[in-house]
Parts: sequence; C-alpha cells; structure tokens
Amino acid sequence: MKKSRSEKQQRILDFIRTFLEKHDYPPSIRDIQSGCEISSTSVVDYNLKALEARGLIRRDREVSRAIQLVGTGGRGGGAVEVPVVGTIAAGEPLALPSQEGIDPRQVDETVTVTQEMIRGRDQVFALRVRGTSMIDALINDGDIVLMEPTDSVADGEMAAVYLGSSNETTFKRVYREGKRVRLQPENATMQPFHVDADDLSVQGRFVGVVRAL
Amino acid sequence: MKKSRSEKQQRILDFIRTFLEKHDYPPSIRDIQSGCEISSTSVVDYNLKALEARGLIRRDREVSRAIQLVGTGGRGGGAVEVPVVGTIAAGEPLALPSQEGIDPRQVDETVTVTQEMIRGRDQVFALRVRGTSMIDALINDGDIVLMEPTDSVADGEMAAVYLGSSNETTFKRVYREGKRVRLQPENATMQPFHVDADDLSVQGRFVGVVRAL
DNA sequence: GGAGGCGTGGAACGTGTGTTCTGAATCGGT
DNA sequence: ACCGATTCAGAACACACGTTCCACGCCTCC
Repeated sequence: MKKSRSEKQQRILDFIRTFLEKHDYPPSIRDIQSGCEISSTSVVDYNLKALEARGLIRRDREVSRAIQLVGTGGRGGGAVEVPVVGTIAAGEPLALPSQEGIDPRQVDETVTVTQEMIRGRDQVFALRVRGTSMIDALINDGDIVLMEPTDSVADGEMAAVYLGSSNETTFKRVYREGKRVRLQPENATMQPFHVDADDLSVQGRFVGVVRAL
Repeated sequence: MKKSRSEKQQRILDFIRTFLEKHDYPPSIRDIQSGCEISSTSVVDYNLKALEARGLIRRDREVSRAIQLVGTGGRGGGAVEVPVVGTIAAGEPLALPSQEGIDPRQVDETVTVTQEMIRGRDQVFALRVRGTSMIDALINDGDIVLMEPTDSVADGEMAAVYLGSSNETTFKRVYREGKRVRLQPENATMQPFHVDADDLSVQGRFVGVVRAL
C-alpha cells in the first residue's frame, strides 16, 4: 500500500497550515502523526526532513514545534516580506537583479509590509532611496520605495528608469515629450532633465513608500 | 529592587512578539526566561498566568510553546490592526476616547501596519490628518499617523496636543519655552504660535505615518 | 535471485518543557 | 512595626517531544 511520494507530504503540509491557522502555533511531530493518521513519529520526521530538503518548510533542531512554513508567503497573515534589492539615487548606477524570480532568500534585507500596500501586485521589490530629489512627493532620503516590475509606465507616474548611455538608474516622474522623455524630480530646488526615449528603459513602477523609522 | 507591576510583563510580551517575528513559532518558558533575564521558570509561569488573566495572551495547558498573542492584533505574524479613532487638524476640535483601553471592536475603521512600525509599543492608535501643516515632515493631507498615548513629550517631538481654552486638538512639533509652549508646524508657509503651558495637554506622541494610497 | 534505495513500523533514549511545591523576599496598608 | 498579599527563587517532577536505531516490506535495476 504505497502512496505517491508527495501525497503524504502534501497532506502533512496542509495539516500544518490548518493547525497553524487554528492554534497560532506549529504542531508537534505527534500532533502531525495523529492528525494525518501516520503510524510512527519516525515517519513524520522522515517526511519533514524531505519537506525541508525541498525547501517547503524550515526547522530548528532539538526544539519542539519549530516548524516554519516558507512556501506560500510565510504565514497567512496580512504581512508580506519584500526583498530590498538595492539603493537608488540620482546619478548613481544600480544593478538590478533579474526582474523575474527574485529569491527572497538571496537577499539579506527585507521589509515587512501589509498586503494592502501592494494590493495583490506580484513580484514587488523594494529600493532604498538616496537623496531628496523626491522630497515633495513625500519620499525622503533613507525611505524605502516599493516597486512593481514593468517596462512601461503612464505619463506622470513615478518610476525607476535606467539610462543606457550613462549607465545609471534613477527615480523620477516620467513624462513623454515626443521622442524625448522628461525626468521630473519632486524637489522645488531641482530642475528636470531630458533624455532620448531610446536611451531609457523603465525598471519598475512606484507602488508605495515605507518610512525608515 | 522592585519593578512596577506591568514592567516585567510588558517586557515578556515584547519578547514574545519579537521572538514570534523572528522564529515564526512561540517561545518556550525557558526561552522567555533567558531572553528576559528572569531567574526562574516559575516566575515566567507566574507572569504568563497574569498576562492570560489580563486577556493579553492565550495558553493551552500541558502543551509546549502554546502561547498565543491575542492583545494587539491577534497573530504575531507581523501585522497589527490599529484603530483609527478620529481626524486631527489645526483649528478643529477632536474628541479622543479615553486614553487607556481603547477597544478595537468599538472602532469601525482600522489600519493594518507591521509590528516593526509600532515596535512593541502598547495602546497605539491612529488619526487621520487633515491639512498640510506638517507637509515638510512628510505628512500629507489624508495621511494616517500612528500615535502612542502619553501625557508628556520631549522637546521637538511631534505630538497631538489639546488646547483647553479653545477646545481644539492639533498636531504639531512641541517646544517648551519657559512657561509657554511653541507649537511649530512643518510647513514653510505657516507660522508657529504660542500657548500657555497650562492650557496644553499632550494626547499622544507621534510614532509613524501610513500613507493613504 | 541479489543488491541497493526508499518508505514504513515500532521502540527506546535523552532532553526540552510545562507544572508544582516550598520558602524567602518585597510591597502595601493599618 | 506588623501582617497579609504579591512576587520571586530554586528545585524537583512528570511527561511531551525530537531524535535515533534497527528491522521489514517494496520497488528497480543489474
């Protein structure tokens, strides 16, 4: 009576999820055993190790109930971890990771935001802002902006744009003016400047800001 | 060397919160013991029972790590519901509920913020800001500010203050100047004004801001 | 058929962990 | 100063729990 390899593991995973939802603390090995009608604790341990190897959970050894879901957005709550992938400033280059599939585990810094801040948007990442060029848009030096990957924005939107000729990335409002594009700071003491539309590629659209406290 | 009754319990509560944030599972009694530098497990148990009696946590007996936060926002997962208790603006009165024991269930509107925004502070409430008098502090019309109840603030802090003679509440930076107090807007086009220190009572200290998207 | 890998059963071991008990220290009010 | 209530210290107990070990059935491949 063999079951497919992942079926039992999937069942364990679901049990952990519902248990977590119900109790707000993770189940013990023996909770899983009785909850999934498994005959032995060693079988549970065996499958938990497999799940950990697959990266679906994380465990702390020798600690009871030390099971953490890492698969579907951590815990079901209203909070989301967003990776801070770098710093953005006028006049400085910024290397962005590949747009798709940013792995939160590869980024050592993350910010926690509520789901309503990203409103269901996918692949949101975050950038630390350097400088006060967007101060009038209430974005200060040191703030963290949430960005949604895209390659085009509507007129007047705030976006992170890459300028090929000068190899730099900057954060401005973007206005199309024929074949040229106007990059407008939100700072009364700064002047807008214009670049060729072909020289510019949009990296991401502004979604929200998190104040650095 | 006696500490105030709730100080140790507050510390335990904060520790549980941060532990939960870091590990995604609740701490054991001995985790709390070492984390809060408490000498005995029985003391932890004693205070946990007190916290449970006050309704701030929930526990399952005979089960390890079965501590659930119920006080501020249910789950410890990083998101907290903060009640929006009113609107604050220069020149308009505002009725604040009793400082202590604001019941989130009595307020129909709440904002969801991450726990790191309130950093373990207790009794945080929120106010919707009307007007642009604090625009230079990056607080705009329509934004929601998080406030911590207090009756005194350090010089230069932003606070919600009530002026008895004019029966109004306003949100400004507060500077003591002898027997008078200077209320300083954060808007270059506005002038500060002064009130008698006796006429002023501090309602809450600025903790953070949530942008209205 | 034999070897090896994989999933399973059952049991035992060591320790992590909640609980409880006994006293002492501290606090608050009369 | 006295006394009850509260809080704290330290130890011990009982068991919940993660871990490990060994044996067995099942499958695949040579």
